[in-house]
Amino acid sequence: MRYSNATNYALHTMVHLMLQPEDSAVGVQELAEMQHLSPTYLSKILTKLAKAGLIESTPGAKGGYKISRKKHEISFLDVIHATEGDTSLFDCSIHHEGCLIENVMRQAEENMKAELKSKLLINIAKEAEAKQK
Amino acid sequence: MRYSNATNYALHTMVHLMLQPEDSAVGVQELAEMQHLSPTYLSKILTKLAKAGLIESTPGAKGGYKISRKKHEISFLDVIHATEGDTSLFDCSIHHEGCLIENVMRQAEENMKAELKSKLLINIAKEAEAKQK
DNA sequence: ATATTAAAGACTCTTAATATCTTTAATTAA
DNA sequence: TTAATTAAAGATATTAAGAGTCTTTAATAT
Repeated sequence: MRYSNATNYALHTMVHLMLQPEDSAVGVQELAEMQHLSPTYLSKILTKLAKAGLIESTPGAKGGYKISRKKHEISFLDVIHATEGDTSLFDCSIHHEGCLIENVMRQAEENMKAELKSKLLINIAKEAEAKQK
Repeated sequence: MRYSNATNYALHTMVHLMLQPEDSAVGVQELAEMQHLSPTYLSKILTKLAKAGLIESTPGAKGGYKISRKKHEISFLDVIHATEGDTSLFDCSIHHEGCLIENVMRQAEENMKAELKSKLLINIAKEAEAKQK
């Protein structure tokens, strides 16, 4: 069981966009080159992020992607949710409800998600920026 | 991203084996019927559990599977590890080491695994037993 | 009107999970 | 020692999801 590559790319793209000057859009071309991906593939991922309201896209010349307004509220979980969907790590396919095993698994998952919700991307972006200098 | 069905079956099988009288082996036939699985398929899962030392198998007449000695030490994580392997939920395929994003993801995973390590199957088995009465 | 860029859809390729079947090896009981 | 029983192992088939490409369409700026 592993998070998809798409989630990895999405997280890195988000951090990159957070480090851009205010109101400057970045094209998929540039974002794709940075991560050695094909633009069409990354485009799929970016569209997911846009649909989740995490980034804004504008087509046409001088268009591209930029982070959505609420930059300081975006968590790891937000991004993961956008790329992975909101499926559970564990479903008991045997019992219809009240499975004791499922309860334990769900609780562990909840706690992990709570942690990932508390981790904001902006902090990683700042750390990355500081590291580079 | 989801844990495999095999993990679900493995957890339920383990709980079932824990509720058996001491030293009585259960054949794959019975275990498979209980979960509406084909014996050959469940057999694969059981072999993994056996290799991980969680259950013991004896071939031949009157053979079958029984829980290993250290019944009171077996955690959810032990079973998950047996069926899923010890892969990480997240690998940053871009950075070779010290990826800030990976660090956050790994920490969250560690915490979840710590929780699953603290949850013992024997307690679920006892709960299930009490529930039935 | 033209160039640019994102979105959407169809499609291919690869990989992992799921599952079955057959053969082999080990154990018990007659 | 033979027959019946049961797990292990290997080969193989099927399915589903992820990864990735290509083409067409729609929106925007100059």
